[in-house]
Amino acid sequence: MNRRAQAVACRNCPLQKQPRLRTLDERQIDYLQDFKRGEMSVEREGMVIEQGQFGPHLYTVLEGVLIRYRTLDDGRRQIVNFVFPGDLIGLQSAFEGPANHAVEALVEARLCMFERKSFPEFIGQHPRLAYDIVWLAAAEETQLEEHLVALGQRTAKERLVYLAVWLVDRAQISGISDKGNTLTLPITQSQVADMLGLSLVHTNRTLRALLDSGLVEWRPGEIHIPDMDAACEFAQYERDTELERPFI
Amino acid sequence: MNRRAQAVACRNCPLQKQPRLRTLDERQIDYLQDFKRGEMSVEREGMVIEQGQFGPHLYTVLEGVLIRYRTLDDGRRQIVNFVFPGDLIGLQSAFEGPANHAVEALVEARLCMFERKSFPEFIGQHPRLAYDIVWLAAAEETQLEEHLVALGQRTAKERLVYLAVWLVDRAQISGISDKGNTLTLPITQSQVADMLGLSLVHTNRTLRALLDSGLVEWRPGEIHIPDMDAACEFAQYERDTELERPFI
DNA sequence: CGATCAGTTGACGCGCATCAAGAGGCGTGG
DNA sequence: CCACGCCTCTTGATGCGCGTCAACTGATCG
Repeated sequence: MNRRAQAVACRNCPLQKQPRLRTLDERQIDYLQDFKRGEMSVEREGMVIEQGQFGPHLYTVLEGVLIRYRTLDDGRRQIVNFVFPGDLIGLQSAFEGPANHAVEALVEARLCMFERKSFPEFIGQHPRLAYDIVWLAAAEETQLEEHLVALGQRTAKERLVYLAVWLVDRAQISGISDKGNTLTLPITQSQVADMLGLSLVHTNRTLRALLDSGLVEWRPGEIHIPDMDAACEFAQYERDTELERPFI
Repeated sequence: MNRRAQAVACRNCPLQKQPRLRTLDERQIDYLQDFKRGEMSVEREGMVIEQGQFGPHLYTVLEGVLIRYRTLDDGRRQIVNFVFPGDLIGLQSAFEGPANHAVEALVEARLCMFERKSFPEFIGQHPRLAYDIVWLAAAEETQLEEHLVALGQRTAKERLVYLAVWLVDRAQISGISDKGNTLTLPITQSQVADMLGLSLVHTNRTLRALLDSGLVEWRPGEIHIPDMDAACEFAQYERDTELERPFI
């Protein structure tokens, strides 16, 4: 983890170019620029937030994909969500003391840093951005809700299809996957297991079964979904291909 | 569901009296009063929000307990969260079109109504309240995160203890349970099962085992936890007995 | 070139789902 | 006022989905 001298100016923020991410106007960009405290790079497997710590920053992901997870005392681990470009990290810990989860990079990532303590002021001074933050918080909640339904109600096979579809969908929204429904990302089967509440062995077997059935081709380092509609229906997942996300 | 003529004035809001709920100052109360559009009563098993609908309101619970759940096409149901006094309902659907979940009252409930379309203006005009809303959204997210850990990593017995402890804890925060660690609330075992991703039969058996072991006494209509610390440790649940929640 | 780690596959067993049926409470209508 | 239906809780029997233990492969790396 290191800080770079040369940070991208907000007006040149790569996220502004993504079609599914809502762009900001000049005034908002100026204000954000004031609020921004620099950038941070994290290498693969690097930690952005440690469980139980009390970090002074909020982050927006500029590039890369990360996981947010919680570890129990006895070593069991639950991956709570994946974090994509445009997502805000650290909202909860901004309010309720130390974070009860960790955030770790799956691939090298670049983050935009904000100061936690100027956060109330930030919300107060720019209503539209405050509104966007509430939007992001609500969206994150909706995602967790989906995961919850998957863990509570779905079988192993359904969960894996759900996760594959969801990952590809989110990747497309944040612009890191094309329309070919392929996502290149080094997720280990162990991580998949810890996300879906399955054992590693059963995850492996089920992935093989899915590969054989042709519904989802999840090979090491790459997810491909031959027929997106079929996969969505199987997992009872509803995509919204219209929706624009705000960010920062 | 019916609207009452006589709504409580915000300055007399019963929630203001709860020690664990953060009180508002005069100016904030005045502003809230402007934003408030009335009250609503729901009888037991009455619906506040229907899945797939596009309601024009946000609500704050004044009294009563509700469940928020999502039903799949094939009838499987996942209860996503319980809703207690002081909680805000409808944030997600305020942003992302129709709600993908339903909200139903467990007991007769009273709700404070706000208009969804004046929500952006509301956020813009009162920073402190905007801040509180972000706080509430973050808190809700933290709760879902806990549920996710329970569903993904815990055994049936652990899940049930977790849920019991969590319910009693939340009930105490919102002032509807005393320090005796008893919560009187008509939750069916079927609802418990749908919350925890267990079958009804197994839920029943596990509850009986817990009753026999003395860890949690969950009888129909009432939850009692003889030794809160022991139960928390078993479920690896960390209470925060200090934290004040904001509301509205 | 041993060590470590992700992926893979087999064997076995337990936790939990499913099917089934009965008991008790409560409201409703004949 | 009792009979009936419905709902919740309960308990038994059976079996499958998935966890666990264990071993082997191939890749990467110091």
